[in-house]
Amino acid sequence: MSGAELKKVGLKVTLPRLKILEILESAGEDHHLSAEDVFKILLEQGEEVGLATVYRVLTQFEQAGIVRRLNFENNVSIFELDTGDNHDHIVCIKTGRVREFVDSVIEERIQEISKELGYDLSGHNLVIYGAYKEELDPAIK
Amino acid sequence: MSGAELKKVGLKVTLPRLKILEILESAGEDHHLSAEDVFKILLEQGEEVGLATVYRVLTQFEQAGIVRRLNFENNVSIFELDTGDNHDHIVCIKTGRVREFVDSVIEERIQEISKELGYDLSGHNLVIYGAYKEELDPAIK
DNA sequence: ATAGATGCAAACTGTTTGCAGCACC
DNA sequence: GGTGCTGCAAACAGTTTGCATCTAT
Repeated sequence: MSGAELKKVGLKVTLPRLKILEILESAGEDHHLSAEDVFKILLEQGEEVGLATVYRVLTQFEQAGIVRRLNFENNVSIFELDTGDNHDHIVCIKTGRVREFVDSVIEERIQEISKELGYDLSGHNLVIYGAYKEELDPAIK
Repeated sequence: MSGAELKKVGLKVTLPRLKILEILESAGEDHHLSAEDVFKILLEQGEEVGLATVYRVLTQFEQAGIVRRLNFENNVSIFELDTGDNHDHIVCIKTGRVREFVDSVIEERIQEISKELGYDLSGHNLVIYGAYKEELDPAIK
């Protein structure tokens, strides 16, 4: 993902946008960032970017299909790069850590259900909540 | 659901609480109400109940297991009576109308997934988005 | 040169909280 | 008579917007 990606969707290539893209990329699978999180990271990096800009840029990215916006508990929006794999999320109720997974059975069933009920499927949002049993694989923590 | 239900969970039987219960009950399957919605209905009924009380009561109901709180898009909380059937929701992206459904395949798969990934399942949240094709059953509209 | 992007502050929305008064056992 | 409940207003968090300035093209 680079400046070219931005141009392609009609957005000027500016420093805030590049920085935010970079942050989202380096966050990786396990880090799901709120706008405030992104803002704080920018500050840590010494960038002079306003919080409003972060929101504006993330919203533009969302509309451009670069980013997915997730609504978790507590009415906070979480942003992640849209990798197109249409994954879902499972979050640990103790640590708040978010993990991704893809499940074709659920994917398929959702398509069937929307069809059965007479809807033209446009998307879905699935979050599973549970306590992570660390013993199973301490490496992931 | 009556005053007895309230006492059982340690809440005093008061007019605001009874009214709010009543509103949730009469709302039925298809009406998913935000705190603001409930508040407006109270006003229409001529009740002198504060919005803060609505939030407080709904939160208490949630903790008592009487009510489920759902986080839909737009970071708005939606409240519905907890019937215990653990259903999910499909919402029409044109009208915003919410419909419930229960699907055992998905239910089962969620249990398997959380187990596979090493989580102690505590709950989940699934919302499907789609455009409702009215022709199929205009009656439901 | 100009349309678009930014930073700042102010506005807004949904929700929570502090407090004084009221209601109930 | 004390514990719990209420209404009001103020506080709060997350997000959006208006505007003057700046910048990529």
